[in-house]
Amino acid sequence: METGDETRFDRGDETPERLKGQLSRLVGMTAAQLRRVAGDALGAVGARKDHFVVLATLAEFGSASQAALSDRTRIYKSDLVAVLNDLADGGWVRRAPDPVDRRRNVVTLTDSGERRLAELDRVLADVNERVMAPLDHDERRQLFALLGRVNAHLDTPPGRPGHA
Amino acid sequence: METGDETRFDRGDETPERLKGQLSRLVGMTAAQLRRVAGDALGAVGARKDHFVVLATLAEFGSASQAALSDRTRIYKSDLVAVLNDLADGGWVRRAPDPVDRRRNVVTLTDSGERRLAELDRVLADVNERVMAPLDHDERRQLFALLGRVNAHLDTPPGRPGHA
DNA sequence: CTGTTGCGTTAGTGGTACTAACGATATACG
DNA sequence: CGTATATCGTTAGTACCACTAACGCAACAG
Repeated sequence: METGDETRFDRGDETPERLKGQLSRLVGMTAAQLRRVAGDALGAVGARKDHFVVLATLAEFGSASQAALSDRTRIYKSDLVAVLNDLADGGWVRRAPDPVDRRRNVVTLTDSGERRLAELDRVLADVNERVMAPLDHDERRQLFALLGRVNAHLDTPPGRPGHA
Repeated sequence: METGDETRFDRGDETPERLKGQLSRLVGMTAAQLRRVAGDALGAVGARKDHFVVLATLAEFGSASQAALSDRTRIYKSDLVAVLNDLADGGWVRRAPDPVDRRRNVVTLTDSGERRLAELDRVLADVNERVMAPLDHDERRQLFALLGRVNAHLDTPPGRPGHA
Protein backbone atom coordinates (compact mmCIF):
# COMPACT_ATOMS: atom_id res chain seq x y z
CA MET A 1 0.00 0.00 0.00
CA GLU A 2 1.07 3.51 -0.64
CA THR A 3 1.49 5.75 2.33
CA GLY A 4 -0.73 8.55 1.13
CA ASP A 5 -3.96 6.70 1.29
CA GLU A 6 -5.14 6.04 4.79
CA THR A 7 -4.57 9.38 6.46
CA ARG A 8 -8.07 9.58 7.91
CA PHE A 9 -7.85 10.15 11.59
CA ASP A 10 -4.54 9.29 13.08
CA ARG A 11 -2.39 12.23 12.19
CA GLY A 12 -0.95 11.70 15.63
CA ASP A 13 1.32 14.52 16.58
CA GLU A 14 -0.36 17.22 14.56
CA THR A 15 -3.06 18.89 16.53
CA PRO A 16 -6.34 17.48 15.31
CA GLU A 17 -7.28 21.02 14.40
CA ARG A 18 -10.91 21.92 14.52
CA LEU A 19 -12.95 18.93 13.64
CA LYS A 20 -12.21 16.59 16.46
CA GLY A 21 -12.54 19.09 19.28
CA GLN A 22 -16.22 19.63 18.72
CA LEU A 23 -18.34 17.64 21.11
CA SER A 24 -21.32 18.43 18.94
CA ARG A 25 -19.72 16.61 16.03
CA LEU A 26 -18.69 13.58 18.02
CA VAL A 27 -22.04 13.26 19.73
CA GLY A 28 -23.83 13.98 16.50
CA MET A 29 -22.00 11.29 14.57
CA THR A 30 -22.51 8.78 17.34
CA ALA A 31 -26.17 9.64 17.57
CA ALA A 32 -26.64 9.28 13.83
CA GLN A 33 -25.12 5.84 13.84
CA LEU A 34 -27.07 4.82 16.93
CA ARG A 35 -30.26 6.05 15.37
CA ARG A 36 -29.52 4.02 12.31
CA VAL A 37 -28.73 0.82 14.17
CA ALA A 38 -31.67 1.14 16.54
CA GLY A 39 -33.99 2.22 13.74
CA ASP A 40 -33.01 -0.76 11.61
CA ALA A 41 -33.49 -3.18 14.48
CA LEU A 42 -36.89 -1.73 15.34
CA GLY A 43 -37.87 -1.52 11.70
CA ALA A 44 -37.16 -5.23 11.35
CA VAL A 45 -40.07 -5.91 13.69
CA GLY A 46 -42.23 -3.15 12.24
CA ALA A 47 -41.71 -0.61 14.99
CA ARG A 48 -40.26 2.83 15.47
CA LYS A 49 -38.48 4.21 18.44
CA ASP A 50 -41.41 6.35 19.50
CA HIS A 51 -43.50 3.21 19.77
CA PHE A 52 -41.12 1.97 22.38
CA VAL A 53 -41.01 5.28 24.17
CA VAL A 54 -44.78 5.53 24.43
CA LEU A 55 -45.27 1.90 25.45
CA ALA A 56 -42.57 2.17 28.08
CA THR A 57 -44.05 5.38 29.44
CA LEU A 58 -47.49 3.85 29.68
CA ALA A 59 -46.06 0.83 31.46
CA GLU A 60 -44.17 2.94 33.93
CA PHE A 61 -46.70 5.67 34.66
CA GLY A 62 -49.98 4.06 33.73
CA SER A 63 -52.77 5.26 31.49
CA ALA A 64 -52.66 8.89 30.54
CA SER A 65 -54.08 11.51 28.26
CA GLN A 66 -52.22 12.38 25.10
CA ALA A 67 -51.18 15.69 26.58
CA ALA A 68 -49.65 13.94 29.58
CA LEU A 69 -47.94 11.45 27.31
CA SER A 70 -46.57 14.27 25.24
CA ASP A 71 -45.11 15.89 28.32
CA ARG A 72 -43.57 12.73 29.63
CA THR A 73 -42.13 11.44 26.39
CA ARG A 74 -41.05 14.76 24.90
CA ILE A 75 -42.90 13.75 21.79
CA TYR A 76 -44.84 16.66 20.36
CA LYS A 77 -48.54 16.17 20.65
CA SER A 78 -48.86 16.64 16.93
CA ASP A 79 -46.49 13.77 16.25
CA LEU A 80 -48.02 11.66 18.97
CA VAL A 81 -51.20 11.27 16.96
CA ALA A 82 -49.53 9.12 14.30
CA VAL A 83 -47.67 7.09 16.88
CA LEU A 84 -50.89 6.32 18.74
CA ASN A 85 -52.61 5.48 15.48
CA ASP A 86 -49.91 2.91 14.81
CA LEU A 87 -50.09 1.51 18.31
CA ALA A 88 -53.89 1.38 18.27
CA ASP A 89 -53.87 -0.32 14.86
CA GLY A 90 -51.59 -2.97 16.32
CA GLY A 91 -53.91 -3.42 19.28
CA TRP A 92 -51.17 -2.42 21.67
CA VAL A 93 -53.00 0.54 23.17
CA ARG A 94 -56.63 1.55 23.53
CA ARG A 95 -57.68 5.15 23.01
CA ALA A 96 -60.98 6.02 24.64
CA PRO A 97 -62.60 9.36 25.44
CA ASP A 98 -62.25 10.40 29.06
CA PRO A 99 -65.74 10.49 30.64
CA VAL A 100 -64.78 13.18 33.14
CA ASP A 101 -63.32 15.53 30.53
CA ARG A 102 -64.48 14.77 27.07
CA ARG A 103 -61.70 16.74 25.45
CA ARG A 104 -59.29 14.08 26.55
CA ASN A 105 -58.44 10.62 25.31
CA VAL A 106 -57.34 8.11 27.88
CA VAL A 107 -54.62 5.95 26.40
CA THR A 108 -54.26 2.54 27.97
CA LEU A 109 -51.74 -0.21 27.46
CA THR A 110 -53.35 -3.53 26.47
CA ASP A 111 -52.06 -6.97 27.32
CA SER A 112 -50.60 -7.46 23.88
CA GLY A 113 -49.12 -4.02 24.33
CA GLU A 114 -47.17 -5.28 27.30
CA ARG A 115 -45.93 -8.17 25.25
CA ARG A 116 -45.01 -5.81 22.44
CA LEU A 117 -43.08 -3.67 24.89
CA ALA A 118 -41.17 -6.70 26.11
CA GLU A 119 -40.32 -7.56 22.53
CA LEU A 120 -39.07 -4.09 21.70
CA ASP A 121 -37.21 -4.01 24.99
CA ARG A 122 -35.32 -7.13 23.98
CA VAL A 123 -34.53 -5.70 20.56
CA LEU A 124 -33.18 -2.50 22.04
CA ALA A 125 -31.27 -4.23 24.82
CA ASP A 126 -29.56 -6.19 22.11
CA VAL A 127 -28.69 -3.04 20.21
CA ASN A 128 -27.45 -1.45 23.40
CA GLU A 129 -25.22 -4.39 24.06
CA ARG A 130 -23.76 -4.34 20.56
CA VAL A 131 -23.14 -0.63 20.70
CA MET A 132 -21.45 -0.63 24.06
CA ALA A 133 -19.45 -3.75 23.36
CA PRO A 134 -16.10 -1.96 23.45
CA LEU A 135 -16.75 -0.58 26.93
CA ASP A 136 -16.58 -2.49 30.17
CA HIS A 137 -19.11 -2.06 32.92
CA ASP A 138 -17.42 0.82 34.69
CA GLU A 139 -16.85 2.69 31.47
CA ARG A 140 -20.49 2.33 30.55
CA ARG A 141 -21.49 3.80 33.86
CA GLN A 142 -19.07 6.66 33.35
CA LEU A 143 -20.36 7.39 29.89
CA PHE A 144 -23.94 7.43 31.14
CA ALA A 145 -23.06 9.67 34.03
CA LEU A 146 -21.12 12.16 31.92
CA LEU A 147 -23.71 12.32 29.19
CA GLY A 148 -26.41 12.57 31.78
CA ARG A 149 -24.80 15.60 33.32
CA VAL A 150 -24.31 17.36 30.02
CA ASN A 151 -27.85 16.53 29.13
CA ALA A 152 -29.29 17.78 32.39
CA HIS A 153 -27.31 20.96 32.05
CA LEU A 154 -28.63 21.57 28.55
CA ASP A 155 -32.14 20.95 29.81
CA THR A 156 -32.07 23.90 32.18
CA PRO A 157 -30.57 26.89 30.40
CA PRO A 158 -32.15 29.80 32.32
CA GLY A 159 -33.55 30.13 35.82
CA ARG A 160 -34.23 26.91 37.72
CA PRO A 161 -30.87 26.80 39.46
CA GLY A 162 -31.65 23.76 41.59
CA HIS A 163 -34.79 22.23 42.93
CA ALA A 164 -34.81 25.20 45.34
CA MET B 1 -50.39 12.25 46.20
CA GLU B 2 -47.30 13.56 47.90
CA THR B 3 -44.89 14.91 45.31
CA GLY B 4 -47.43 14.57 42.59
CA ASP B 5 -46.25 16.82 39.89
CA GLU B 6 -42.51 16.79 39.46
CA THR B 7 -41.77 13.08 39.33
CA ARG B 8 -39.79 13.39 36.12
CA PHE B 9 -36.48 11.63 36.47
CA ASP B 10 -35.41 11.08 40.03
CA ARG B 11 -37.42 8.11 41.10
CA GLY B 12 -34.31 7.15 43.01
CA ASP B 13 -34.48 3.64 44.34
CA GLU B 14 -36.88 2.26 41.78
CA THR B 15 -35.06 0.83 38.85
CA PRO B 16 -35.28 3.36 36.06
CA GLU B 17 -37.09 0.73 34.03
CA ARG B 18 -36.58 0.86 30.31
CA LEU B 19 -36.25 4.41 29.28
CA LYS B 20 -33.11 5.44 31.05
CA GLY B 21 -31.08 2.35 30.23
CA GLN B 22 -31.03 3.06 26.55
CA LEU B 23 -27.82 4.69 25.44
CA SER B 24 -29.48 5.48 22.16
CA ARG B 25 -32.02 7.64 23.94
CA LEU B 26 -29.51 9.47 26.09
CA VAL B 27 -27.16 10.10 23.20
CA GLY B 28 -30.05 11.00 20.97
CA MET B 29 -31.47 13.56 23.35
CA THR B 30 -28.06 15.06 23.95
CA ALA B 31 -27.36 15.20 20.25
CA ALA B 32 -30.69 16.86 19.55
CA GLN B 33 -29.99 19.58 22.07
CA LEU B 34 -26.45 20.02 20.88
CA ARG B 35 -27.62 20.28 17.34
CA ARG B 36 -30.07 22.89 18.36
CA VAL B 37 -27.59 24.97 20.31
CA ALA B 38 -24.88 24.72 17.68
CA GLY B 39 -27.35 25.26 14.87
CA ASP B 40 -28.73 28.38 16.49
CA ALA B 41 -25.28 29.80 17.10
CA LEU B 42 -24.19 29.14 13.53
CA GLY B 43 -27.49 30.36 12.17
CA ALA B 44 -26.94 33.66 13.97
CA VAL B 45 -23.99 34.30 11.67
CA GLY B 46 -25.69 32.84 8.62
CA ALA B 47 -23.90 29.52 8.58
CA ARG B 48 -24.67 25.85 8.95
CA LYS B 49 -22.59 23.15 10.47
CA ASP B 50 -21.63 21.65 7.15
CA HIS B 51 -20.12 25.00 6.20
CA PHE B 52 -17.78 24.66 9.10
CA VAL B 53 -17.02 21.04 8.36
CA VAL B 54 -16.11 21.73 4.74
CA LEU B 55 -14.07 24.83 5.52
CA ALA B 56 -12.19 23.02 8.25
CA THR B 57 -11.50 20.07 5.99
CA LEU B 58 -10.19 22.30 3.25
CA ALA B 59 -7.97 24.09 5.73
CA GLU B 60 -6.57 20.87 7.10
CA PHE B 61 -6.16 18.82 3.94
CA GLY B 62 -5.95 21.44 1.26
CA SER B 63 -7.84 21.84 -2.01
CA ALA B 64 -9.75 18.80 -3.13
CA SER B 65 -12.36 17.53 -5.53
CA GLN B 66 -15.93 17.28 -4.34
CA ALA B 67 -15.65 13.51 -4.25
CA ALA B 68 -12.62 13.72 -1.97
CA LEU B 69 -14.41 16.27 0.20
CA SER B 70 -17.41 14.00 0.40
CA ASP B 71 -15.23 11.14 1.60
CA ARG B 72 -13.43 13.21 4.17
CA THR B 73 -16.41 15.03 5.60
CA ARG B 74 -18.93 12.17 5.42
CA ILE B 75 -21.23 14.57 3.66
CA TYR B 76 -22.99 12.89 0.77
CA LYS B 77 -21.84 14.23 -2.53
CA SER B 78 -25.43 15.06 -3.39
CA ASP B 79 -25.76 17.24 -0.32
CA LEU B 80 -22.33 18.73 -0.78
CA VAL B 81 -23.49 20.58 -3.87
CA ALA B 82 -25.71 22.94 -1.91
CA VAL B 83 -23.08 23.48 0.76
CA LEU B 84 -20.50 24.44 -1.84
CA ASN B 85 -23.00 26.71 -3.55
CA ASP B 86 -23.45 28.54 -0.27
CA LEU B 87 -19.74 28.74 0.35
CA ALA B 88 -19.01 29.88 -3.18
CA ASP B 89 -21.76 32.51 -2.97
CA GLY B 90 -20.10 33.86 0.15
CA GLY B 91 -16.75 33.94 -1.61
CA TRP B 92 -15.29 31.52 0.92
CA VAL B 93 -14.34 28.86 -1.59
CA ARG B 94 -13.59 28.78 -5.29
CA ARG B 95 -14.86 25.96 -7.46
CA ALA B 96 -12.93 25.53 -10.70
CA PRO B 97 -12.80 22.67 -13.18
CA ASP B 98 -9.74 20.47 -12.84
CA PRO B 99 -7.63 20.80 -15.99
CA VAL B 100 -6.19 17.29 -15.70
CA ASP B 101 -9.58 15.64 -15.27
CA ARG B 102 -12.42 17.73 -16.48
CA ARG B 103 -15.01 15.70 -14.62
CA ARG B 104 -13.70 17.13 -11.41
CA ASN B 105 -14.03 20.44 -9.67
CA VAL B 106 -11.16 21.62 -7.58
CA VAL B 107 -12.48 23.32 -4.48
CA THR B 108 -10.12 25.83 -2.90
CA LEU B 109 -10.32 27.83 0.27
CA THR B 110 -10.06 31.57 -0.29
CA ASP B 111 -8.56 34.11 2.06
CA SER B 112 -11.93 35.25 3.25
CA GLY B 113 -12.75 31.58 3.63
CA GLU B 114 -9.97 31.27 6.17
CA ARG B 115 -11.37 34.22 8.02
CA ARG B 116 -14.83 32.73 7.88
CA LEU B 117 -13.48 29.50 9.27
CA ALA B 118 -11.87 31.34 12.16
CA GLU B 119 -15.17 33.05 12.86
CA LEU B 120 -17.15 29.81 12.87
CA ASP B 121 -14.44 28.21 14.94
CA ARG B 122 -14.91 30.87 17.58
CA VAL B 123 -18.66 30.45 17.54
CA LEU B 124 -18.41 26.70 17.98
CA ALA B 125 -15.70 26.86 20.60
CA ASP B 126 -18.04 29.06 22.56
CA VAL B 127 -20.86 26.57 22.19
CA ASN B 128 -18.55 23.76 23.17
CA GLU B 129 -17.55 25.61 26.28
CA ARG B 130 -21.13 26.30 27.27
CA VAL B 131 -22.14 22.72 26.69
CA MET B 132 -19.30 21.18 28.62
CA ALA B 133 -19.49 23.68 31.43
CA PRO B 134 -20.55 21.12 34.05
CA LEU B 135 -17.54 18.91 33.33
CA ASP B 136 -13.99 19.53 34.43
CA HIS B 137 -11.03 18.95 32.19
CA ASP B 138 -10.49 15.31 33.03
CA GLU B 139 -14.14 14.50 32.63
CA ARG B 140 -14.19 16.13 29.24
CA ARG B 141 -11.29 14.00 28.16
CA GLN B 142 -13.04 10.91 29.45
CA LEU B 143 -16.26 11.74 27.66
CA PHE B 144 -14.40 12.27 24.39
CA ALA B 145 -12.45 9.07 24.79
CA LEU B 146 -15.49 6.96 25.61
CA LEU B 147 -17.62 8.41 22.85
CA GLY B 148 -14.72 8.09 20.46
CA ARG B 149 -14.41 4.40 21.16
CA VAL B 150 -18.10 3.74 20.73
CA ASN B 151 -18.05 5.76 17.58
CA ALA B 152 -15.06 3.97 16.13
CA HIS B 153 -16.64 0.66 16.93
CA LEU B 154 -19.85 1.61 15.15
CA ASP B 155 -17.83 2.68 12.16
CA THR B 156 -16.50 -0.81 11.50
CA PRO B 157 -19.37 -3.25 11.80
CA PRO B 158 -18.26 -6.27 9.73
CA GLY B 159 -14.88 -7.70 8.78
CA ARG B 160 -12.03 -5.20 8.85
CA PRO B 161 -10.69 -6.43 12.18
CA GLY B 162 -7.61 -4.23 12.14
CA HIS B 163 -5.51 -2.69 9.46
CA ALA B 164 -4.13 -6.25 9.07
C1' DC C 1 -74.06 33.80 26.95
C1' DT C 2 -69.11 35.08 26.12
C1' DG C 3 -64.29 34.93 26.29
C1' DT C 4 -60.47 32.03 27.47
C1' DT C 5 -57.96 27.99 27.96
C1' DG C 6 -56.78 23.07 27.23
C1' DC C 7 -57.28 19.06 24.12
C1' DG C 8 -56.59 16.30 19.96
C1' DT C 9 -56.01 16.74 15.15
C1' DT C 10 -54.36 18.40 10.56
C1' DA C 11 -51.09 20.58 7.90
C1' DG C 12 -46.86 22.34 6.89
C1' DT C 13 -41.63 23.74 7.53
C1' DG C 14 -36.88 22.82 7.66
C1' DG C 15 -32.96 20.03 8.53
C1' DT C 16 -30.54 15.59 8.11
C1' DA C 17 -29.43 11.03 6.21
C1' DC C 18 -29.70 8.50 2.15
C1' DT C 19 -30.81 6.53 -2.80
C1' DA C 20 -31.45 6.76 -7.80
C1' DA C 21 -30.56 8.37 -12.03
C1' DC C 22 -28.42 11.28 -15.59
C1' DG C 23 -25.16 13.87 -18.64
C1' DA C 24 -20.51 14.48 -19.17
C1' DT C 25 -16.00 12.90 -19.07
C1' DA C 26 -12.29 9.64 -18.42
C1' DT C 27 -10.36 4.93 -18.78
C1' DA C 28 -9.86 -0.04 -20.31
C1' DC C 29 -10.32 -3.45 -23.58
C1' DG C 30 -10.97 -5.54 -27.94
C1' DC D 1 -10.27 3.09 -33.62
C1' DG D 2 -14.88 2.03 -30.94
C1' DT D 3 -17.40 0.56 -27.30
C1' DA D 4 -18.22 -0.74 -22.66
C1' DT D 5 -17.52 0.69 -18.06
C1' DA D 6 -16.47 3.57 -14.23
C1' DT D 7 -16.22 8.19 -12.04
C1' DC D 8 -17.69 13.10 -11.24
C1' DG D 9 -20.91 16.58 -10.26
C1' DT D 10 -25.68 17.44 -10.30
C1' DT D 11 -30.78 16.98 -9.82
C1' DA D 12 -34.53 14.91 -7.81
C1' DG D 13 -36.82 12.44 -4.55
C1' DT D 14 -37.54 9.56 -0.10
C1' DA D 15 -37.96 9.04 4.80
C1' DC D 16 -37.45 10.45 9.39
C1' DC D 17 -37.15 13.79 13.08
C1' DA D 18 -37.90 18.18 15.56
C1' DC D 19 -40.90 21.88 15.58
C1' DT D 20 -44.83 25.52 14.62
C1' DA D 21 -49.48 27.16 13.42
C1' DA D 22 -54.10 26.86 13.29
C1' DC D 23 -58.62 24.80 13.90
C1' DG D 24 -62.75 22.60 15.97
C1' DC D 25 -64.27 21.09 20.20
C1' DA D 26 -65.12 20.78 25.01
C1' DA D 27 -64.59 22.84 29.67
C1' DC D 28 -64.77 26.56 32.54
C1' DA D 29 -64.86 31.37 34.60
C1' DG D 30 -67.10 35.57 34.55
